[in-house]
Amino acid sequence: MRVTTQRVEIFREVASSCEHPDAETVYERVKERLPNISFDTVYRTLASLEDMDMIFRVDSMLPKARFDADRRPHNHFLCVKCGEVYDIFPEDGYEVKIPENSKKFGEIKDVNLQVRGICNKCRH
Amino acid sequence: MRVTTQRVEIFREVASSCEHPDAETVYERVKERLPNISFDTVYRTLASLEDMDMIFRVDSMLPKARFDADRRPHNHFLCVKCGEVYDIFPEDGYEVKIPENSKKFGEIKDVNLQVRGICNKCRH
DNA sequence: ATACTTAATAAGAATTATTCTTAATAAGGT
DNA sequence: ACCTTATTAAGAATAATTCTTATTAAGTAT
Repeated sequence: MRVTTQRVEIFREVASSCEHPDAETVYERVKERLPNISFDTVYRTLASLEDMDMIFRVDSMLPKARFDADRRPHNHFLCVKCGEVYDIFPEDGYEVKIPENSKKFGEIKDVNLQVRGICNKCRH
Repeated sequence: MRVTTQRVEIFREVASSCEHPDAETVYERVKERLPNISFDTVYRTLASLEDMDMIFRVDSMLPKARFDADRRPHNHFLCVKCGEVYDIFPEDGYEVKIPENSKKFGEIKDVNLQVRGICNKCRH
């Protein structure tokens, strides 16, 4: 895995943002520093970084994939109206409890808890 | 909301399946009974049924949306290798525990817990 | 330092899932 | 049976993402 300027910049962009940017946003921002970057490179690199567990794809139910580089355990509040994703950092000692029989389907790699609702901004 | 043949057949198709079919699968199957059904009608109707909380969209991280008409509380095991979705019906008394501070982001409508891993079939 | 090998890239075409447009159809009320 | 209007079929359009191909540059060997 070669360390290219594009990869470094794309990772830095996701890692320095707490807004769970989508591919287009990453592209627009990295383009300011690397004007020749292509859309394909952004998509390809985001996929590679995801494979390496350096970033995660946020499950947003919206057509655009969004990314998160924060590896601290946390959950997401998804606004079903505007699509905004907010980080929920659980209180100390919190742990997601999964059903006992989850493991009968296979080997568990990850658990994803998403809270959906109307965010404060959308409630006026 | 008019009760059309198409709507009835589309709902029946999702409701009678436990495989969380995608729009294309629903289209193919309903087409056997209604040969003139259009793709657009399937998409539009699935969206309407979702609005009416008669069916739900399954969060699969895959490009195709999948649907579920089972309104019993349950969770999903998603195989990250083949994309298959399995229903997890939790043992009696189980309830998803969400972080205390989830509600500070807005009004909670729904909680979604997804277990990801490699399913038994993909482990050989 | 310089050359070499090959993975990674840019550019834009292609693909996939989904949504839109428009004229025709049929549900449910009159 | 008729009328109104929501719903539909058909296919074009769009949006997000992925693929193709020739070019470039990272990391290694010289």
